Amino acid sequence: MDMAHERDASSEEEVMGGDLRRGPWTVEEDLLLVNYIAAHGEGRWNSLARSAGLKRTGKSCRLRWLNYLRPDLRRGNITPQEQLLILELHSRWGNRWSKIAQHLPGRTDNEIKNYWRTRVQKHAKQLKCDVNSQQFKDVMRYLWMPRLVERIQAAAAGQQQQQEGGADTPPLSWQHGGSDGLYESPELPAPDASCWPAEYCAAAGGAQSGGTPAPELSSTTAGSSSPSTDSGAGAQPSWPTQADGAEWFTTACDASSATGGVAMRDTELELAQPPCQGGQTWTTSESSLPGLTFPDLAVADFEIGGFDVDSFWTSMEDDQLWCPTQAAV
DNA sequence: AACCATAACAACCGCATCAAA
DNA sequence: GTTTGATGCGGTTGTTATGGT
Repeated sequence: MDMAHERDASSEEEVMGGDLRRGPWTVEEDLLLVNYIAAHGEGRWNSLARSAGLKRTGKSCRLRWLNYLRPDLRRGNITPQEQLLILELHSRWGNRWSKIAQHLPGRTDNEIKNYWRTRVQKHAKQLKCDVNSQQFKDVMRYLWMPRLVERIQAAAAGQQQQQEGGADTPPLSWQHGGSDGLYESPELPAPDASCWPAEYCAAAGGAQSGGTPAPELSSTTAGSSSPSTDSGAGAQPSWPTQADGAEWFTTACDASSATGGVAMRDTELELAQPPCQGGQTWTTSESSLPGLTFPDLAVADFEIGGFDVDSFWTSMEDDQLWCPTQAAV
């Protein structure tokens, strides 16, 4: 144990009065924390932990709240839309999980980080390349992301057909695996009606679908959110018009701005263009690709570093990476 | 049924930053 | 200007669930 940690541990134990609990949280602890925050709000986590009667460090309480107990958390599978956004934002910002999480309402940096490590890095491993290598980035940009857009379009088309047929259920690929949240708030929008970053909605035409504007993104991962001022409840901006396929999904998608996994300081991040400011539009129709950032090429003809593209797709399908809930049916 | 491997998720650790004293 | 405590972030580890043999 290094000196810094010794100092951390001793100071926190002093604060907490000694016997600190570690490990999994119990339902009783969760309730204590939730009830205390509901009554007094967040912040001053060490004193909060003490006042709430929790034998936990302030850090632990904060993490538990942010990653698990917050009522505005969005639970369930990462949707294809979210996957696409994660890939794009990671290519831009690298492992800046909290920054990326700001653009995925209801998702935590921890969740995105876990997704990246368990799913994305797994495929890099299968391709026998480093996840930060140019090769893998090319695979993501030129194979994976366009295919994701295709999947989204296909799901959108399927949904449109369903709607025309009188069905009102979302496409399978957009359904979530259900909430297992302990304290799911009933007034929160259902996952499928969850908001999308404002810039994406705006780029798609703003008021389309009659959805209310997306809530303003918080300036920090979640630390600024509070139960009483939760921007998620009430506001239910709908997904962009599905009939337009993935055209709503815009991105500058400028490879030159990608940081290649190199961490940037916040000042640099501020200078980096947000995803849609380039005003470009993704479509993946192979015949019409105006303003496209992906090269107009057929996947079958594409070779990156000698990868076996067929096996790549096979591994993707096997992994149910695209549409987990659909594949699970 | 038992064991093992893997995936997914939760939690912790160490460090950096910032603000208040 | 320095110290100290609180907070946030990214990396890592631990635990549990699930599926295959």
